[in-house]
Amino acid sequence: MDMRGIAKIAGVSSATVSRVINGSSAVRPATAKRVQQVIEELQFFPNSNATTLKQGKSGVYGLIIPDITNPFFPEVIRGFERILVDNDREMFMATTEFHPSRIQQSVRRMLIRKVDGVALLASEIETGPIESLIHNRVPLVTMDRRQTGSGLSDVLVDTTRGMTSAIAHLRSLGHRKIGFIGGSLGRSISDHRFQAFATAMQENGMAVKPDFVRVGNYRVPGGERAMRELLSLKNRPTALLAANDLTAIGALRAIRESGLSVPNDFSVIGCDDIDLCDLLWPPLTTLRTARDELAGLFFKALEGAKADPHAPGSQFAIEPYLVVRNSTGPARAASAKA
Amino acid sequence: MDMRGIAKIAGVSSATVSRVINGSSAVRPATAKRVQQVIEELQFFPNSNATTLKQGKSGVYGLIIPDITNPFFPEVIRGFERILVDNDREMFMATTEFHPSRIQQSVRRMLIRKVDGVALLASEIETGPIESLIHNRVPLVTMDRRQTGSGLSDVLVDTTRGMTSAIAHLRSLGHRKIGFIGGSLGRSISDHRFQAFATAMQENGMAVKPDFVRVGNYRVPGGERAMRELLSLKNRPTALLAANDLTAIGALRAIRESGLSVPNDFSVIGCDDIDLCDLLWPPLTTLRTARDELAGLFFKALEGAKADPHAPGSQFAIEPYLVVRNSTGPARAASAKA
DNA sequence: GTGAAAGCGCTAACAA
DNA sequence: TTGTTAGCGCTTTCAC
Repeated sequence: MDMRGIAKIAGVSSATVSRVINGSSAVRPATAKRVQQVIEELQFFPNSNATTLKQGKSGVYGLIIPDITNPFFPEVIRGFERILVDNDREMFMATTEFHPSRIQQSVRRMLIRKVDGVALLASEIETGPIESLIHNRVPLVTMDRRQTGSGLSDVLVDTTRGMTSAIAHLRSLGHRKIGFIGGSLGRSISDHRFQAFATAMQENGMAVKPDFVRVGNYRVPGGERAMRELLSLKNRPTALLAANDLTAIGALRAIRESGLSVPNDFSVIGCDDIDLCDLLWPPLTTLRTARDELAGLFFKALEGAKADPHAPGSQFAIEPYLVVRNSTGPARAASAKA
Repeated sequence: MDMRGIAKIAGVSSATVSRVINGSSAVRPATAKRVQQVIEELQFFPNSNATTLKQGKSGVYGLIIPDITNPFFPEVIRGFERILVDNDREMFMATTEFHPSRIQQSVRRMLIRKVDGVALLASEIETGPIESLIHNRVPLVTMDRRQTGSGLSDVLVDTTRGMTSAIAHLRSLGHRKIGFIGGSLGRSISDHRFQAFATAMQENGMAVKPDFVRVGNYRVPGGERAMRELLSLKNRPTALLAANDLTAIGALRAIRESGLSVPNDFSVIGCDDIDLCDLLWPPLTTLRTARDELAGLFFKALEGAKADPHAPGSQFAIEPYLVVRNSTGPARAASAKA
């Protein structure tokens, strides 16, 4: 069934059906009602492929995320989808699972679907796919790439201040030997987080001990592995800051495994504040990044770019803040002075 | 840029460009290569809206889920997306957040996009949207609705046996007073889970005490609330089976809050086995539902319906099994005999 | 092996 | 206020 079919039954032309569906005021109410009736009767839905083809724009925004299994992202997805639904737009989501080929594929899907913009959260991102998007003039927002351009906006997750208060918190508890477990090396977000950590240490008058800095993978096993390394050190840290909560949870597991307890023997701080943090035992002290705010900024950036595709993108920022729970406590006297 | 543009540059017709893109063997290799070069040079992506419009099918399967914040679903999404990517299809996901209006909207989106099939996991589902899909001849798979029809398949999550072994497990630990916290009342899955619980109790020679049966909402707060009710009973249960893991986790919280400890004072069993179960303390004993298998069956059902749209749908089944961890332990002597 | 052309379902400019 | 029509980008006969 198509508009012509509806038109025939309602005794009008397909143009009128189109007008009714799009709420044009230039249709006599009686006609509109008649058409509406037929539409409902037959449960007609206009084919969006035809509409998009005709209009050149789809009303769909893409969202590309690395790992739907990290609870941080579902919460972003939810926020983003809510905003889009509220604004009569749609969301098209794709997951990369950290594979470059999946990133390529995801971008490709966005491109062929003619989405009106893409929020790209894949943290470890090659520039290739991004250029692909830009080349095709698809408005783009990234997270924490700290680069903007024509049609390219960015939302900075500025952890420096948050980490400074996190370190201050640990310091006030007597910790002097503080470790860090980051994400994969050499990519933007991971580097930024480590940079923020280094700055935060410095602000607190402490030096980063290279041995105390390890690499994870943003997931639980990575954190667990890295923490085991840290614990096997002769001279080991008494507290840890992790690049995200899953990493911190992995660390928690490694610590428990080794027979130590948190926060008595060791303090741990994560990043993100996924819901899970408050469900664990001990509840995790962490730097909260507001997901809804994040989703809101993505939307704002994309809408802005849509309004004026030639305008330069904007740099937005969001500032995580410390949420103290029970995974941090006083440094043990013995460890503290070692 | 469109195929005609590519065609002009490559000195061929748009038909040939189409053939090259679709890998037709009826193009002279030299020509194909030339065209391919232009395509890559210009980073051309064919407009899928035109393709779908022309072909009448999109190569996209829809996935509608209630709550992306429940880790069970991201894991299903991941499995489903993987299968689709491997099979050169795409996924279009929508979330309902348990709102009937969002279900409507989600179904509508699937319909206008001309998806080739929908996996509908919204547990508490009205028949309206389902009929809408069926009426529009969109192949459909549901989860645990236990109804099939033309183009309508179902994947039964058969918890009866699993629950029977769960209850047997509790029984062997000395528990005689076993409670149950379900999902919302009056809808299919919740009813089935409760039914399975009742059967499992009977199989183990025990009676269901109505007072011990409470209603949650498949989320943590619902489980917490229901558990508080259970704990406030003068004569209370010593063990609990929850309709899903989030409910069980809520129960865990309520128990801890009340000063009791798990598994010493109370035993808890969940359903699903989300990754989280193993991350909690104590790790949750639960009935595991294999997400990848589930996703695989959705795909199978949809592909089957696509192959022959007039064939009756199939009833698939999946059987959760008990995973024993540390949230279950011996009933305390005092409680056990009360 | 390649091209011309019709048409998928819709919208919008123009005509009536 | 309503209808006619061209055309969005693609695929696919059919002709050459």
